[in-house]
Amino acid sequence: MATANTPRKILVTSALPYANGSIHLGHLVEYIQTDIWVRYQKMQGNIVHYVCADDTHGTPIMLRAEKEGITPEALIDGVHKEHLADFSEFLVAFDNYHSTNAPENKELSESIYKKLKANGKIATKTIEQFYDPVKNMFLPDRFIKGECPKCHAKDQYGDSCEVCGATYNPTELINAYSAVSGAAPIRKETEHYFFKLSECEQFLKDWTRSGTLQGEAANKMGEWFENGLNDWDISRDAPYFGFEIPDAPGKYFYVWLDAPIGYMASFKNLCQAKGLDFDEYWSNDSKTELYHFIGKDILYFHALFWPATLEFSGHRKPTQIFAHGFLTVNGEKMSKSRGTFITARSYLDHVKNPEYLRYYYAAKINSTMEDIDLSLDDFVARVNSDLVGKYINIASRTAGFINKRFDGKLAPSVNNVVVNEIKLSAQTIAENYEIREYGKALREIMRLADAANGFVAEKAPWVIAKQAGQDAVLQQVCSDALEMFRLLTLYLKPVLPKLAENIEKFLNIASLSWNSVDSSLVQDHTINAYEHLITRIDPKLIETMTEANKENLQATAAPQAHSEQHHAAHQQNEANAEIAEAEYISIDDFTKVDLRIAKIVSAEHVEGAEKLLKLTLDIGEDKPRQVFAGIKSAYDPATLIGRLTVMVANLAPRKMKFGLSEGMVLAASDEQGGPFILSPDAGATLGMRVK
RNA sequence: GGUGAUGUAGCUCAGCUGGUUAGAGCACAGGAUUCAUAAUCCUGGGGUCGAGGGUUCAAGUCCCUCUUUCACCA
Repeated sequence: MATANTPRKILVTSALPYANGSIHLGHLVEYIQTDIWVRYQKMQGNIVHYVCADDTHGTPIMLRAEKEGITPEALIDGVHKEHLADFSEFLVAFDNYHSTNAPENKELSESIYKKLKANGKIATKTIEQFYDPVKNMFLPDRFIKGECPKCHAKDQYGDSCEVCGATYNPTELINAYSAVSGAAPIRKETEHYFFKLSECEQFLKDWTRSGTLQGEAANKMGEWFENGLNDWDISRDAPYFGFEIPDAPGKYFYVWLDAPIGYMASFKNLCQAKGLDFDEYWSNDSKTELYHFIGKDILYFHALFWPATLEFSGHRKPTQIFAHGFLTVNGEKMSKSRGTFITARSYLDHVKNPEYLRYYYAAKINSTMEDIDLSLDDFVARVNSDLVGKYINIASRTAGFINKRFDGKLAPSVNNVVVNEIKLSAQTIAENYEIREYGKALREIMRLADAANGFVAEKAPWVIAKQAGQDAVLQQVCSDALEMFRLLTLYLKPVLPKLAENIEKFLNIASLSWNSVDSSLVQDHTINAYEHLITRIDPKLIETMTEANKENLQATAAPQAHSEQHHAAHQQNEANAEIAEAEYISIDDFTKVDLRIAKIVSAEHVEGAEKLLKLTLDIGEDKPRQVFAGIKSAYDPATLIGRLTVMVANLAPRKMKFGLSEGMVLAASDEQGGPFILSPDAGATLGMRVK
């Protein structure tokens, strides 16, 4: 723990989001995780700079701008504004949010490259690559498509097959074509620049095993050393949106070279604004601390290329890399068809309060690379129960007495067993924040909130309030409870900064920092009137949000070209899942549908309905089902009675204008004609399962 | 295909170096209470710890095989 007299100097980064898409709930895991840590460190009195930037270079940005008929600069400008607005509304408090397409980054990238070159770490090599003869550009693997050489699935990407999972070289694809122009790519030689990573092996072996990585991350890195490190291709040919390599016309830095340098550039930009000393944080002998929060998908960029780049260009290396897992929603990958691919903006539009999500994520976040699950039902239950029912309730149930009976004035001093217990946990909670075990910290805080509520229940101030001459006791009990509430607010402040601010106003106290644990609500202190500080989440909001995020897959049949770079990996992988999902369902998905042979017991017209017939269907249950079917145009009710057909028996009953519909009858139709209802072959009897 | 992770009550998760009847919150059931945003307090039911082998006096915890889910493969 930091001691009060020597504040630590810490530079913190989150991974740079790619300027090719919107921020979604998956991204936010990382920014919220980092922001909590930064806020905690600042509360401890440490000097912390939290910087980030948009990652703006590469082929996907170039092509998208072209498609939209604007310059890449205009594209990334718009995205920058959007990203920054999303982050600020989620209370992610960057000290600087910059761009990789900035003068500081150009200058730093060039100078680092020159130092690497001077240190003999740059080589050139002629390689053969696929080239789009129509578009006149070299194609990254992800922009070449064709038939999988193993399973012969069509339209697979140049590096791996989404259907059978095989990985291969783009040269192995059958009938390859360019995803950009559709033309058959030709092979063409080109000179590329390489960073001689192979010469950095010993340095990296030591570095990755020196406590800079989580255990499982270090294990993962181990596999790279088993086969020996290859040199890293750091150049791309024009046309490319990025920085041109000095003395190499037509050659550009690969986006992954200048992206992490973007951390430095953003900080340099901050230094200029605030008069900070850049070298104090980045020189080889820096005494400051540097931490990168990243997703597990981009571990090797940060644990291999990046430290090697820093080492051989004469800079300090990261103190530690903190990799986290991915987000699943309701236990599965985020999905557009299920409406769980939720953007930051959509959450803000529907649920509004960002602190609910911050709290829920914090309750799940730990120091490992395990994935975390956003279970939407659990989200509602947990936030309502923990934040409203337990925590806020402490103030809500005691402040009234203080305001009404004592004009807001608290007891002269505060001291009891539970307050002391809560104070004693400060160290444990701080340690858990420090090591990014937020879930553990919050569990402890909620345990203390339970203790506070137990204290109030035991003292029963509502009973004391009715006893004559017990005013001082009543005042004491409620003051004690509010002191507990103050301490819990302090502990929760890194997670819930806005709520904490409102509570500071309510309690009429100065901004809480970690050493506020040692003080307490003092003599003759007067609080303000209590107003509701937070409202419960209405589960309907969640439903509306997922409905609003559901996308019709047919409407988006043409998937976007995949990114060659991995900042956008979250989106990439979700998009992949989407493709597979559109083409196949699992047998489990199918068996969820309970199809039954049904006998049409009666059929009649529905007064006032243009398309509907009211059917009564017998599937062998006690009572026949009432179903409204849109088949009036094709069938005379009289001819239907007595027929067997197929119905979906476990469709959720739906209230319609004309009554309750308890199932669905299957029928075929298209523009040519229909609907045509189905009939089973002779032998099928009512109630039989169709499978 | 290879590699690293992962699978514990209905749900979300704790379980450190193997050691008494496997824990918490939510949900559920019963009781108490009414200060509080139907919040709170007490009590209770509920798990063959992914599957199968093995090591050990003793395994959720170690080893092997299989399997689920996630990620990475320059």
